[in-house]
Amino acid sequence: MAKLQPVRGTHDLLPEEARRHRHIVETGLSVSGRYGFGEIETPIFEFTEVFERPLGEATDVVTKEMYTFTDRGGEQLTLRPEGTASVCRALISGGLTQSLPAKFYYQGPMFRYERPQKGRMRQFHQIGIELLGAAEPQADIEVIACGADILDAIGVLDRTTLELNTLGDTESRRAYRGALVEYFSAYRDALSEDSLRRLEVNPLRILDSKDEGDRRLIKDAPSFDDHLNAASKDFFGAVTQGLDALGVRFVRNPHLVRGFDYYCHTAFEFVTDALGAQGTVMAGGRYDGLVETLGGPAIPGVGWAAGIERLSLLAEGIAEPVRPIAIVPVGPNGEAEALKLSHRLRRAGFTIEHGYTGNLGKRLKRATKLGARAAVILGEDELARGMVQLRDLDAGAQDEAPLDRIEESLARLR
RNA sequence: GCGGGUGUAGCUCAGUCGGUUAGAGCGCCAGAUUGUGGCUCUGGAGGCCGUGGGUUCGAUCCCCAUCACUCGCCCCA
Repeated sequence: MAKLQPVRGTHDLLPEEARRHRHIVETGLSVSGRYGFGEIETPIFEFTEVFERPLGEATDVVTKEMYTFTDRGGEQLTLRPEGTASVCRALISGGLTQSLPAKFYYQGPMFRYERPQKGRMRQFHQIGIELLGAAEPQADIEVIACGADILDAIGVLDRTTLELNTLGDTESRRAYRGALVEYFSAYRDALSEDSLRRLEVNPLRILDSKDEGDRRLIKDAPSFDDHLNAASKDFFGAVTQGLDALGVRFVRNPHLVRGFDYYCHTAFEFVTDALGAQGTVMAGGRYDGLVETLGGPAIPGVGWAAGIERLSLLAEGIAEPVRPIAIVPVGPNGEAEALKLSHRLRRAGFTIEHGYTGNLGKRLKRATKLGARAAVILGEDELARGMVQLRDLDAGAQDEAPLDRIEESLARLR
């Protein structure tokens, strides 16, 4: 038991959980497809620089959470900790900058060396969308609406709250950052240890502190709205109006700050209180400078990522498996016919469970356990007349039916 | 990375004030029922009591370490 365990922070997706993940991934694909997003798949590792610069040299993810290694050719590579930087790199690498706007949906594993908790793994899975090449607030609205639609389709939207904020453009953010540093620097003695560090690394983060003492200071801290320039205010106004028009409900959270350096203007999170400390289920925002940071042209972008494990924890009763039809032979002649019948029905699109051993009783028992809808029983006597027994396992009723037209009888059971 | 909690059967959990063969329910296997499931009854298999070390005549129990999970912080999906 203790001997063979998966690596800390990783886990197997056993069939039941794999089915839930697949349902989420496919729902994301089909809903985002209706918004014009097409699937993209990038490698799960990249040159380390792809993540280092865009995410921010000082962020936790870059400084201590990346799985970085040197390969046999001496290259510095990193297992992707998130998806946006890779997609932007692919946009540049693939010459897709010529056909903007570009809209991508992705899904797959991400890697961060963190201390595991419920809803927080070292290898976890995300779905995400990125809309590149549109600087208009309509893009932000569409991206958020698409996310809300996916959450709704999975059945978790009503258990989340959309929190929305603006980080303004570069000018506004620089001004606000300066004002915050000035304000909090006057209270260095009162700030928590964590926030003193934030003062150096990312002052905006102090606003989100849970420390009591910090919170008292935050109440009187300068407000972002006072430092937003006209363009930033207009942009945010357009986004909120658009969401209102679409009926996408949100609450303004002026303390919402995104983790990575590349964000600007719109920042949002769909949060829940059902998952303990890991309450963020889907998060994203606008990142106009990212593509340029990677060495490409100045292409604006907006997108989000959602944690599949967290969505799966929140979603209940999704993805019931298809109920099979059990094929149950009796006697050696039955065995031979059952093999052929299973094959024939599978090729005709039926889901077939074909037990390998046991008498009639055993096989029916197993069929019931597997949730079979019906059983086709092939007995010697009936086969001699070209017939089989078709048993409805829900109703407990049973009838004879011709073997060569059994598909018709089964179709009626659906 | 920091602080707390928990590790006993496949699952959920009892239990031993340190004492020789460690229990229950569910699940699993088999039989009652060699051509009829779900219900019921009977029987059975399955545990280095997470791992390593220490204390002790003796440790699943006490101590230390370690690993894993978990809660909060940090951070984030």
